[in-house]
Amino acid sequence: MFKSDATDPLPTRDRILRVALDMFRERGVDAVTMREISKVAEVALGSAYYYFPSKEAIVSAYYEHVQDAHHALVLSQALKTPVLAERMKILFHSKFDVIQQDKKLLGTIFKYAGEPEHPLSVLGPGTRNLQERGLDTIRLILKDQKIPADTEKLLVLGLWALQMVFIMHFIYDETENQQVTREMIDQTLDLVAQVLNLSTFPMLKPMIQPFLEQVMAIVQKTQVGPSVNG
Amino acid sequence: MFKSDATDPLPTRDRILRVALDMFRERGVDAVTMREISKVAEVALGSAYYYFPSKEAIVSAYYEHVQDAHHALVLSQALKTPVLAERMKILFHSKFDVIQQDKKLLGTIFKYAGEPEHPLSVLGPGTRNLQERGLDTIRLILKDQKIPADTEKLLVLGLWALQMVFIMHFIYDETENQQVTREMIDQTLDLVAQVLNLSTFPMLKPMIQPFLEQVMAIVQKTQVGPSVNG
DNA sequence: GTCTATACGTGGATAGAC
DNA sequence: GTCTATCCACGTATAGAC
Repeated sequence: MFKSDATDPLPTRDRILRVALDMFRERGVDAVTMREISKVAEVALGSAYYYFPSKEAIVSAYYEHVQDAHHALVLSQALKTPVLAERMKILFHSKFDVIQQDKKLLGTIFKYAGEPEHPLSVLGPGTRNLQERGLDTIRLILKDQKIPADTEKLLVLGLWALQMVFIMHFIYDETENQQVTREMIDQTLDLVAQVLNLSTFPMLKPMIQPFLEQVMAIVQKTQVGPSVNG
Repeated sequence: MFKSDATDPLPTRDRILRVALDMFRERGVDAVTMREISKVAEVALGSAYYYFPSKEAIVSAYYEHVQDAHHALVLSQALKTPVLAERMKILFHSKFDVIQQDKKLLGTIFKYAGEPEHPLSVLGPGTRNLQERGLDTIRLILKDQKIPADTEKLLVLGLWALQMVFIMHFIYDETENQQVTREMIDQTLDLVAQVLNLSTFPMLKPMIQPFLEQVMAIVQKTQVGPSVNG
């Protein structure tokens, strides 16, 4: 006799996760207690802790979900166009499609950002893996773009940082569907593409190159987030 | 008979504040309990709550202190040189002089950054006043610099944001005296000054102006932090 | 392995006596 | 203004049923 059939409810772990994320989305992580989660999921408090050793573990599972979903979306959509600006927009917009409903939840992403040693710090070593996978997702859109290696490194890190900034902006954006954030993203990425294009003109290169090198020199010193020499 | 004389210990409120900040600096805000604070300050728990309605209120007092101390430092030092790059460096370095010992404490600045409605959110309306005073401090160094009004607005906001970014970096910087952060600041500000100088060359202006305008258009939409039309 | 029931410790906050 | 006593919510641990 099989344990699952069509009428089977979600397995316990999934049910807890789903309920928890729903509540997190609704009211934010802090406002939700493990007691409530277990009550709504119709399990005992101990069961919740059996599957997730802590509330943070649930948040961690959410991080993973976002990264996986984002990567899949970019993989399936970004290569449809060869235009870099368009690809960058797809990269960003698909990210925000994934997190569209999660304003409240995203607040906690920054909660530990100021504590380097915390395992959930977005900029710390504890999430290094997630950071690297985020960079990989960005690199997906740069395939066949023939960008000089140096510039590409800078671009990847720059886009990563930009994503972070816009996530923050997204949280504060009270316009319908975070429309303003979406517009700012498009304009910013167009600008980035312009500068990038300029730097490929042989005539202008000698003017722009020194600046790029200075920025490179600065960025290379970074003590935070994913490193340039990933 | 006077209540105070030379041998008088600190008044209760000041004692609590000083003790609390010391402990915050040492171990971070979260790790310190009101019970410990009151014990070390040699007052009852209830007394501590008499002066500070919550632990956050103490953190808030710290914010104020940093802003006041920074403003005073800039006021006394920045106008010694007419060179913008130097003034900007003074602006930033004096800020970091103020918070030099406070890595652990500063983590909490970002703790609420992802919760717009929280009164202690650095980017939220709850600290609007502090934000504006921060901008005022920045404007101090721009006196007599003859920067076009538009550019100046952008510069002020840009420096404000840059400060935030470097504070974050400072927290993650494990080098001696956060030396790397200090170096990055100098290089970045030199770069800013270069770009600013370029844009004053009449010959180059037509090239740079369009970019500035685009950036301006983007920044004006901001839903977070102090507004452009302050 | 899965889950329930219960207990513990901590810490923020408050009421009210003096 | 200062204290004592107390409340209460919550994360977490655990003993043991099935």
